[in-house]
Amino acid sequence: MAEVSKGEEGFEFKVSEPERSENGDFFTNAAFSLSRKLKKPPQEVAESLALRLRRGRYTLIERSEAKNGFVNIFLKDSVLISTLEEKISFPKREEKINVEFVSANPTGPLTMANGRGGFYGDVLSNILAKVGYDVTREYYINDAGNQVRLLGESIEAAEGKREVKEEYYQGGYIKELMGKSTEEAIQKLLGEIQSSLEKAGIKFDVWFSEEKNLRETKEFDKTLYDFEKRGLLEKRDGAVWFGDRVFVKSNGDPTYLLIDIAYLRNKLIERKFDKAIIILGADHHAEALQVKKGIAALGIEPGRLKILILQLVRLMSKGEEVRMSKRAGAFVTLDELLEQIPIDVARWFFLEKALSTHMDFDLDLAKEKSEKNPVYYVQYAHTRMASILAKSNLEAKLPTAFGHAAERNLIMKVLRYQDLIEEVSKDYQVHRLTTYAYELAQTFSAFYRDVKVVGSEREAELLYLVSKTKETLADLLSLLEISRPEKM
RNA sequence: GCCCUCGUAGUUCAAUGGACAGAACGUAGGCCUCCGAAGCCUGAAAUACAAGUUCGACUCUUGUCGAGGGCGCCA
Repeated sequence: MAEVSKGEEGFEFKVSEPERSENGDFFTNAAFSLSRKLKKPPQEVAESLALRLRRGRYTLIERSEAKNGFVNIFLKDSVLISTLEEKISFPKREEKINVEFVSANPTGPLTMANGRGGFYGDVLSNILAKVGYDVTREYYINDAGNQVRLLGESIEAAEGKREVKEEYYQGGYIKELMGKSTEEAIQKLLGEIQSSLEKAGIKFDVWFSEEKNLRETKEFDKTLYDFEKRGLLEKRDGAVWFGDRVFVKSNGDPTYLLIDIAYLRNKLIERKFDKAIIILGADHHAEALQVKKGIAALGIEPGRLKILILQLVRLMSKGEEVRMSKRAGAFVTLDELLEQIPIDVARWFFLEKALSTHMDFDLDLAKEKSEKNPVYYVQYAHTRMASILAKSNLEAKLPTAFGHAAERNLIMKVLRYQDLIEEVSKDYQVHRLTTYAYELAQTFSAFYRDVKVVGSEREAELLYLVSKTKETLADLLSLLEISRPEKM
């Protein structure tokens, strides 16, 4: 709802929702930008705007007022009530969106940090699908190249067939791979990754193999050809360069940069996705910049690529940082995490933080605090709603008016849901959903405290509010893929 | 040295450039003859520092300090 509008002469204003309900259902800051133009104090301009709103035939508005230069707008109760009746719907969208996330190398188990990106991408995909996009969830399997060779050698080193080097993977899981070929090892590790993801409730539509889907199909050659065609490549020292970056090494191998660009070209050109969203760890941000340059050079509209940088998770123990390293074998796996804390708690814990948060994670503390996780508060509100609905024998009926301010507040909150989903589908700030879920639960708790439903003269009408709230909360929790208990 | 993030109560996190910076945990206290106390109510407690832009700055700009990540013919 908070939309910026541009007026004729370049002045901007927006309509948004105030934090305090005493300041209206909506407010606008239009008077501030107008005041400069009109050379009058903001409050004076606001008063004339408010007056105009009062005089005009705006059938939705109950009243308007000017306060501190803001114009506050109060909607009619009847408007809120009739809006409540409308089903949530979104405009038709034709765009195909590819969301790539996790994409951890099949050289070891998934870590807890992979979980953060996993939950995030999973829910983001849910949201995009909810608002009507054609969404493909994709996992890139890095099953070729240097990492794979390293894995093979690491296994041989564990078997005593070669000397251990520092760059080798040394986690305990390597021992379990002894006797296997590199291909078998990758298959086994990939299988384990897939089962971890499944346990975590993170789903994928496409498992994109570098070996099968990029190398065997000659995507590199096609990409190189596109660059060559535009005169963007040069040969030097036996390698192929794009500016100051190498695309093909002197030994003939492609660099990761060429691989990444070829992969994106495959998504955006070969497979014709309108948009590619990639969730990357902060340790790959430099790569993101390079890839964007490459895409731009190919003439692909930059807006079709959206790279979301997820800050790394720092593992803490007893106030000290624990360095996580897959190679050294020091990390907490996603499986271990989910053995220690319930999945709803884990999901909430990761989903409530913005992408840009450098989060600290203390497993011991997490176990201890798991019982106090806000997710239970939200679920508890859901069970209360369920309990009220179960207790009443009446049929819910659309209200005709409100009996208590708490009813109105609850409706305002419920009505906010659709806009929120729409906004998040554009700004990708998935954590706003958990914030909203908590607020909705809080608003309901206030309603629960102030308004007795069962046995009330208006029981049927109040039931309508409760059931609508429950529907909304359940819809939200299903997007987050957090369970919606009827009883706890 | 250069680049990208981030510094908000004791702790972990919120806050489309808007009105009095919100929660949770912890902490001081209060509330169950009444739809579920996994709840409700009342306290104490924060924008790293310094300038600037703006009617208005946690938010934008610059600088300082601090934290994380990155600057390969590794991925």
